[in-house]
Amino acid sequence: MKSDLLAATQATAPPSSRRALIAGFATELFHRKGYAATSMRELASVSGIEAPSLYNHFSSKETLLHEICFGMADAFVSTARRIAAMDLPVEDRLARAIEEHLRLLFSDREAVGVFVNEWRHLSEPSLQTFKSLRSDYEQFFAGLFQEGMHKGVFRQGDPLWLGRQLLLLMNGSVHSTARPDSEALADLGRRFYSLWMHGVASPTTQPD
Amino acid sequence: MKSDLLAATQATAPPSSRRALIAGFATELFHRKGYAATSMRELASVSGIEAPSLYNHFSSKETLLHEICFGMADAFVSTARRIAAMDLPVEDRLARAIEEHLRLLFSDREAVGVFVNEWRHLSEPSLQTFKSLRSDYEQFFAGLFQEGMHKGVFRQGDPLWLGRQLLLLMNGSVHSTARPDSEALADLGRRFYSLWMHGVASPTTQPD
DNA sequence: CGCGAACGAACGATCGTTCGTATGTTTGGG
DNA sequence: CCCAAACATACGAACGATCGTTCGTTCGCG
Repeated sequence: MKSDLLAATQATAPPSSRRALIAGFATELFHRKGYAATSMRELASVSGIEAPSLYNHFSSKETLLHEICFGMADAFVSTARRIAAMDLPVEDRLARAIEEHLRLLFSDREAVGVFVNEWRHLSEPSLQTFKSLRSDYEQFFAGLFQEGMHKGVFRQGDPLWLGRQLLLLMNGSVHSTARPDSEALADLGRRFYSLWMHGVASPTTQPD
Repeated sequence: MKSDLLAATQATAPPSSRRALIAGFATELFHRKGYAATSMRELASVSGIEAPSLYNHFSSKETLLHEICFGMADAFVSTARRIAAMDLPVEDRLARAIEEHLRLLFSDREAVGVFVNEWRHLSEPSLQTFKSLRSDYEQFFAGLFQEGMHKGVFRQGDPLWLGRQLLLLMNGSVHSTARPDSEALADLGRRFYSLWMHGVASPTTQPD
């Protein structure tokens, strides 16, 4: 009845599927307000829809979170696998890993925010799977550091600790860095690489 | 009635006030499950109390969050002020700032977790005040970097960006580092300082 | 004609919070 | 020194709001 107009104008309008649009709105809300503080009715409202209609596209609220978190996680680990298979010096693979991580990070900052901060609201068994993927990715960076230490390119240290710290640093940089174009992004990657490799001390300063 | 026994055993028992105990439980819950996902009934349950009784100690749920967040924030900025007033070379003040920040960080990891992740659930005007305190603290670190650059101790760069990155790194390290005793903590401080000053590259490696 | 997608109504659960009340403790005046 | 009034703190009941979700239905499109 009263929905005739909406159905006529909206149900056919979006060339990009409504499902994908809703996922995008959910990403924005989960990022800005947090998963627990976002209601399905609010998501429905910004989607231009009523709450029950959401369930024609997603079977539950958690399904939305699941798709966002695992979408990012899969992207990260597949990138890691690609780089690990490259025939490059270890420090170049590190530089490449930083650059690609940053590229993914800034390709969808909101999804990354959800990926980083809201994954804990997943329930089992997804939660275990997610943690496992995360661990794989950390191990990839740890492996780079370990190899570099072995070859004398890096100082000795705890490779897993270093890997986690580097990821922490890059992930957090999403909040404190303006959206870069592709050139600025490559530059940001070099900044990170340089900071990580040589620190902030002036080159004339003697290491301890 | 049925509360005779409880009142006799508990109301007089705690030398540490029940109010402080509740704040501690709230810190643990807000840290582990998030502010929005923690209910007053659950907090009451772990406090050994019924939900309405919480309101004899705190006037609202947000009051709890407020006390936790501003308790940490005040500790951080007062420490910063103390260090800024010291008559030390800038790189030593940086080392000291790192050490003191880590000390505070590990003095109450759960409160820090809330401070870092849950502050956005504060409502105005507390939210503005909180952000302002946070900004002061970031500016303190930025000032150290700026001064160091000016004196030629540090490489050139964006001081505010560097300050935020360093804070990010240390705050995140709470999750990925085992609880250190006071000796291990000083050591962790040196690790951070060294990583930040000289990076991971082997000393024989040439900077770009 | 059937199917995907929208709707309004409504479910039971849980949310933060308020209220009136009971009870133990503290305290001050006779 | 004792008793009563005031206070602090606990309780059960319950409020209105909102939560995620289900249901039966409608309706346009292929």
